Amino acid sequence: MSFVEYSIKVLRSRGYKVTRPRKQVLEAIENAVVPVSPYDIERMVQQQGEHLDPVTVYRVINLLCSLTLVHKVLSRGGFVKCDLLEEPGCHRFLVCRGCGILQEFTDDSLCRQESQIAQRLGFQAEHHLTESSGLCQRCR
Amino acid sequence: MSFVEYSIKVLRSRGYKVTRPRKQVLEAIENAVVPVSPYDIERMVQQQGEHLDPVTVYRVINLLCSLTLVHKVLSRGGFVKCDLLEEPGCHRFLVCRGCGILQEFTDDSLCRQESQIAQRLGFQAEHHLTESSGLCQRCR
DNA sequence: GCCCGTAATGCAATACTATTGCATTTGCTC
DNA sequence: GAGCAAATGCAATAGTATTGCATTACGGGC
Repeated sequence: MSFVEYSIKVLRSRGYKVTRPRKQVLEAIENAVVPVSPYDIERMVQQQGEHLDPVTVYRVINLLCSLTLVHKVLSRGGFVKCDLLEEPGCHRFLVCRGCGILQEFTDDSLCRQESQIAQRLGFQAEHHLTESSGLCQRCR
Repeated sequence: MSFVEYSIKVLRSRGYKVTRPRKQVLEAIENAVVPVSPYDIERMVQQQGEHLDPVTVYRVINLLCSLTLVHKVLSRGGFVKCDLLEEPGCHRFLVCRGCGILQEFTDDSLCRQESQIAQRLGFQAEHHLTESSGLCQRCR
């Protein structure tokens, strides 16, 4: 099942409507290979000859992020589709500083280790955000 | 040695001038307990009856970040002073979702483990960014 | 302590990112 | 197909960030 199909299934199952703008945003993000901004998405949709309000893009993206169908890449300031749709745990990124390409992964032992460190420092960790930067195979 | 004193020493030793705006920014950041934006810093300085251009704040902060005297907390969108000034390695954060307070730490084994995972996925990792969120002792 | 050159700042303009309120439209249920 | 709530479009606005250029001021050398 494609990213768009899976996302639509999730939207329906949670009682959210499947609207034209939501499908437009999902398709744009599915086609993106590097993180894109809401305004990038607006442009992508316009280039298909269609119309879409950036405010709506923001609202759709917020929804998709809250459902973890889409992630914000903080170190890049853009949004990408989730590549680990049904995998539990914290989703983390490797980011290539050359081409900007991403690799998503999870790792339980990393989570455990980080939570332990947090505990030693008086924190109760709930979520671990990681964005490691470096070079991908191609850029090396 | 205080954060401001240490930072001034680093600036001088790298050939950067120690100017009034730079000292103003350093003092504002030293006093902040949660991440602050460049415009927050401008306001803090103004409340001392002094003047400071936000563009200058951006430039000073960029410099301080490049010297790792200051860090940007991506999940909060603000800047904090580095609490581990002379410690090598990747500086990571625990962020309390209640009060916004931070705890900075480093951990070599975390770095090794993450670099190993990256390698398995074809990446050569150079830097690891982590911001774990949860609750601090007080907020629990 | 003063002069000088260069680095740094102030100012103006501008672009990008993000949020809110309200009127209107549109999915979806019955 | 009608009706209702959810979602969208539009307008306004706030916050974040960058660039170019004229002017200022730091600190090295005398």
